[in-house]
Amino acid sequence: MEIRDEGSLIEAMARSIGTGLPPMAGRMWAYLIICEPPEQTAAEIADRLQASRGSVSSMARLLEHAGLIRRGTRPGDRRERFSVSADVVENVMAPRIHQLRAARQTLDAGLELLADRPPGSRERLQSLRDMYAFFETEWPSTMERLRNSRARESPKERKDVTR
Amino acid sequence: MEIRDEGSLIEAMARSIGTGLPPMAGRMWAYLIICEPPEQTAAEIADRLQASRGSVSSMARLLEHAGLIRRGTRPGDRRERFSVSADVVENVMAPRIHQLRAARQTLDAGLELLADRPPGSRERLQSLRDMYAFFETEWPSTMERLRNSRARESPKERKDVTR
DNA sequence: CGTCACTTTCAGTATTGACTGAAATGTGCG
DNA sequence: CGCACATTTCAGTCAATACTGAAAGTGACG
Repeated sequence: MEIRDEGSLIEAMARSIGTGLPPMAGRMWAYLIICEPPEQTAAEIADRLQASRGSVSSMARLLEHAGLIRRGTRPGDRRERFSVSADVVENVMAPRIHQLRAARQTLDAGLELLADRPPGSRERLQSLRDMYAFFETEWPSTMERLRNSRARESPKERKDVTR
Repeated sequence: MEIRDEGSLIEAMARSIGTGLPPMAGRMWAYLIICEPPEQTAAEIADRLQASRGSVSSMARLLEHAGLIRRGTRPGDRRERFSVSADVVENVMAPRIHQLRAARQTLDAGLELLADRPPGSRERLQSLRDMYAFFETEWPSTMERLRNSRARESPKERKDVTR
């Protein structure tokens, strides 16, 4: 996985998000992280990624819905500008808790369903459930530690309290 | 996502692993967790999941390579038996560290590549990199805590030290 | 209200990837 | 060795999904 230029970087970043988003959504997100200026029009994005306008439009909807990007307009300019939402990190990680919860709930339902089965299979299922439950309860404090470490690493950000 | 019977449980569990495995691999893994006896032949699996023998064969290779299942034979029986590996939990979670590392490395390469860009884009990239780095360093101790909580919840397992 | 500049929608196409099944290959036993 | 049974491989089919582009929609401005 060679990173030779901006293009290959975008591809690699897009793959690294991993979630079930279409490739083009990943590329768009990646580009919005490294572009300058941080706000880009649909036309600029479509041009840079060699994608159709239609594709940019629907990927934008997807990413916005996932909380990964924002859209904005300027007075005297009808075009929309897209940018990664201010709290990239939070928004990339926040959804994980839902996946954990969903998995744990599925396994709870499974345990109930298999209540009268021999203990072997129930134990395997139980240990898996316990694992998800563990991460589910750990998650909030992990996120808290992440926030702290971020605050520590870039203290100058603390001045940005205008909004 | 109703869990009404074993079939729907298998589907739901299969989806909950989430990793980029083909659906049939997920189903096979799920079935091996809840089946009785825990060892199953390819024929039994194919039959239960309504899959072709060929599919079972290739999914088995995939899952084995991912460390999620084991294969074994018995004297006087040519058929192979598949089962989830003893340490299901470890094997489900272990690969995560590689993903984190790969993502962080990609972003490091990106930072190097964009060294002479305006600070805005570099900062966005940096904060993402720091996030992955955070999880990367946290991971070992999290796994350690998981192991402790497992030992606590099922102390009777501690007797199983025959191997 | 018509036009311009843009955005969204969506039917159709292309691409990807999963799955099947038949043929090839392997394995142990008499 | 050769047979019986099991497994793997892989070319071909099918299904799911991503993407395109043309048409419809939107709204600001003269």
